[in-house]
Amino acid sequence: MKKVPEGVIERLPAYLNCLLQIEAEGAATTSSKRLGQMTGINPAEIRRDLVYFGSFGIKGVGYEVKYLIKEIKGILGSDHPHQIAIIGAGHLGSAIASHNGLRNHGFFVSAIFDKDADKIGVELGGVKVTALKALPQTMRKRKISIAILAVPPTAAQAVADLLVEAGVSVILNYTSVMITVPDAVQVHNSDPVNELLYTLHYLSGKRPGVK
Amino acid sequence: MKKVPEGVIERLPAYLNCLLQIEAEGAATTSSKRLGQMTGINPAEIRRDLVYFGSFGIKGVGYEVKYLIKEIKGILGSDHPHQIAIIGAGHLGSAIASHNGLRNHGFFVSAIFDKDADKIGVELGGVKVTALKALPQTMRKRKISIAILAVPPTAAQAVADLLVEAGVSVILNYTSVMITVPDAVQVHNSDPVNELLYTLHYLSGKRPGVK
DNA sequence: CTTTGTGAATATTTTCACAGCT
DNA sequence: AGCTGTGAAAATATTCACAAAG
Repeated sequence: MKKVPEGVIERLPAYLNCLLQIEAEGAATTSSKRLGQMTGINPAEIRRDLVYFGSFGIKGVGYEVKYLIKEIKGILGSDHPHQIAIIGAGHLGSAIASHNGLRNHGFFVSAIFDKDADKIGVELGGVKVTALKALPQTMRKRKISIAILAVPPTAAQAVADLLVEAGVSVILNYTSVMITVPDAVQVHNSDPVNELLYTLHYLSGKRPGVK
Repeated sequence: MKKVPEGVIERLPAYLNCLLQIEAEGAATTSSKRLGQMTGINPAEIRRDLVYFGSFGIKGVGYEVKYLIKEIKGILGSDHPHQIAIIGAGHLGSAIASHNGLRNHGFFVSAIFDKDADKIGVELGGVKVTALKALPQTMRKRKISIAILAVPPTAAQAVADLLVEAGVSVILNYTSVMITVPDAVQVHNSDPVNELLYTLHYLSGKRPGVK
């Protein structure tokens, strides 16, 4: 099988979301054209993206919605549950912990950590906040490989080091600082300020890629 | 000037973050090599990215940190303040509203809207929550062109329509649903679940792009 | 000796356009 | 008629490699 471009993986969650919406609307099949309208992505590109993983469509008809949902979930790995840990029980951490969409997609908040003694023991969305120093043992014991980092900027690197020690594979970094980790650990930066900075460019001047 | 690729704009906030950290460490100059180590991006690509906007470096020396920060802020448009609105005063909305990093980068939460009568009038980070139906007039009056959408999925499209009516330019969509807006409105999807789905792929099998 | 800025080469991604299936 | 899957073309993006500058 040919190497799957990074961009394809980034687009799959978008397709999945569209399909879930189309499913909720009650349609049994859909087309790359429809998905293209919803996502703003060229239909040919959508077809090619999917073909990296198999021929899921029916010529002349389109894609069977439920089937394609199942396939994309399988490709992404969201067809089975995942335990995640949230580090930082502040505003952002608790907001994410109580996010309903997580469970719908098979993500279970299995541990929440915080340094602050006042927060330890408090329940957030049914999960007790644990002391930060217990992080490596707890995460190893529960085999958690995904961490959401939502601590203050000053603590970010130190906690990232703890996460590496805990053998984490993926860090969703919601802090504004760039953390340094070994190559084997995948970091994805999701700080809201960064996302705003990026969109700012569209305010002045014209957008690239608009027809 | 040549057309600036989309990817360049996505990387600039990362460079800015690195530079701010380097500045905090007290260094006066830095190099594309250093930035490359911090971001995982090829130094030649960093240099080329920057050259889209001007020659900011000194051959044999590198980049003057403070100067490059100023230039990148100028390119992104974060050298002057921006008013933003947050729609949805739930967990996520309030977390973002109280995010300190916003002000540091010149983003001011100028309005917070919610449908829930219990929340209207409550203060969040110094800003009073306003009724959703007042959104179009309020946003037009205050000339807010950036909106952060943090409402329940079922309300997302209706609120997006309101935002379009209010003449918004950029929507940072923190809901899980794909919203439909006119081409002139830039939507950036930032739902945590989507970001998790995307990173999932790195758990199984090997990452693309790793040397 | 270090590091930028860049022409040229390479690699990747996207889009077109159509054969083939329903 | 409508839509997928795909070869080929076009467009973009990335990386190499080195002249020029400090």
